[in-house]
Amino acid sequence: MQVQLNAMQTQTEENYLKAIYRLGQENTQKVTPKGISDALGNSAASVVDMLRKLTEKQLIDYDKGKGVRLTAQGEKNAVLIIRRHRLWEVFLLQKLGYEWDQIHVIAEELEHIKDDSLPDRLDKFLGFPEYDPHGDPIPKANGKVPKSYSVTLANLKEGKVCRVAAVRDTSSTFLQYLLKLEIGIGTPIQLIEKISFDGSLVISIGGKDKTTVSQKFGENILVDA
Amino acid sequence: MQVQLNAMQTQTEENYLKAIYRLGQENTQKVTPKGISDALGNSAASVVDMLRKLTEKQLIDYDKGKGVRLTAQGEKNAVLIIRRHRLWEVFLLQKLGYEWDQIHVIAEELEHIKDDSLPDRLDKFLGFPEYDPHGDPIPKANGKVPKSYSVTLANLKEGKVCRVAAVRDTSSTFLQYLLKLEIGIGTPIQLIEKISFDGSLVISIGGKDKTTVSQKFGENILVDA
DNA sequence: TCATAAAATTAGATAAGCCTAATTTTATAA
DNA sequence: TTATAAAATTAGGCTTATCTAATTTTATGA
Repeated sequence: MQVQLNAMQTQTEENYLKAIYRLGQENTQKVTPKGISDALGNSAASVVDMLRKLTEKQLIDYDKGKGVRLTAQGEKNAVLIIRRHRLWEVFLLQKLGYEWDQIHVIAEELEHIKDDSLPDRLDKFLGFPEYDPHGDPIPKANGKVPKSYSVTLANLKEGKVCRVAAVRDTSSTFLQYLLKLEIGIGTPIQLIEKISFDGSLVISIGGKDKTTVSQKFGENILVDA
Repeated sequence: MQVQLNAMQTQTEENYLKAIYRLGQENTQKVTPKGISDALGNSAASVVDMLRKLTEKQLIDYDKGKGVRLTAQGEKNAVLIIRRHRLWEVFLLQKLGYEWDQIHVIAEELEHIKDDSLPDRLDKFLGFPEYDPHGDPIPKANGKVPKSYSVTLANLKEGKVCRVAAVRDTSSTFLQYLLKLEIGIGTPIQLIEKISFDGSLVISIGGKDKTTVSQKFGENILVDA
């Protein structure tokens, strides 16, 4: 049995690659089966199966010392999936008029559409957007990923003013909460006080009255500071 | 075990529904497992499995006398899949600049994207098109299907002039042949002569020199006569 | 360092969608 | 009307992606 290096990935394989890429980016911890299992909501047994498969396809390397790592090919593939996802999100919001909190789920399906020229055509049609509606940078066709924002609202010092640049959590629960608070990409926020007891943040949104949000909330807002 | 009347269909189920709908439209014969098997390229055994499943879901009725028939619900679902397919085809051609012969395959994937409001949003975004790029009518949101063209080039009497209104075959082989002959939707064609030996057609395309095409070709061109 | 908890892995099942091969049913034509 | 061909069905398997339950390995903390 030969190894099919360039074999097309299934949707499921793509979802695993994407998850591994995200986990590798977002924390400094190594990526473990448990982490993937939690991220995807699959059993650990399923994850182990898939890791074996992706290893055979040479899309990941896995040794317990370093955890799960994407190979060069695996990373390239993951980035292009994310490119497709983010381009479709722009399309859904800008062209079809969906709300912020609705687009993620639909883009999860659209990102798997298989056609070589589709992402580039869509990119052109959309006017080569730099960021998706959640503020995440859209990888280029060549696989280059523009730097994303990394300073969170919770990182700021008291008194600082900033603008919302991106959000980490893209769940509709979180995004609907933001809508309610009238926070979007570009909204100015002042961090008035950090409550040392639990990390809660007292903020002023767009110059309006004080609001208190949780530390978890603050860690999911990326700012341009 | 209860029957899940409104259970979401899988992509595969959707493809069967679509095939059964098409076969039911295009010929006066009853729809048989063999016909479906040929249409989809699956084994007869697989077809029988799926027919059982679709019957359980009350999307089809099957008795050997009448062949396979869509139930009211099955037909409604089939029509809405076709609506999605044709809307995406318009999008791919008009907005993303794909060629005539490339869009069908991609739309086969896009048609399965599951979001209730997507077809209507897309419809609106595209300006409520009446026909897809192959000249097929786009079913309305309420499930009404505008009447499609039914007179073929091969049906015409010698000497008649018509315009191409739609094509039956949407394979890229056929569409590329049309491109080569410079035939598109709206192209005027005169039927000069029918060769009685084999049904070949001598035609003039857009007023130009005579060309001879096969009967099969003529049966795949629908005209506005 | 050693007991226990957590994580990883293996073993064995399941469901969907497909297959081939065998069998049964239905058509067709001599 | 009966032999044969075609179509339909059944039986049994395969693959992918999932699961639970059992086992093994690795960490962790007393």
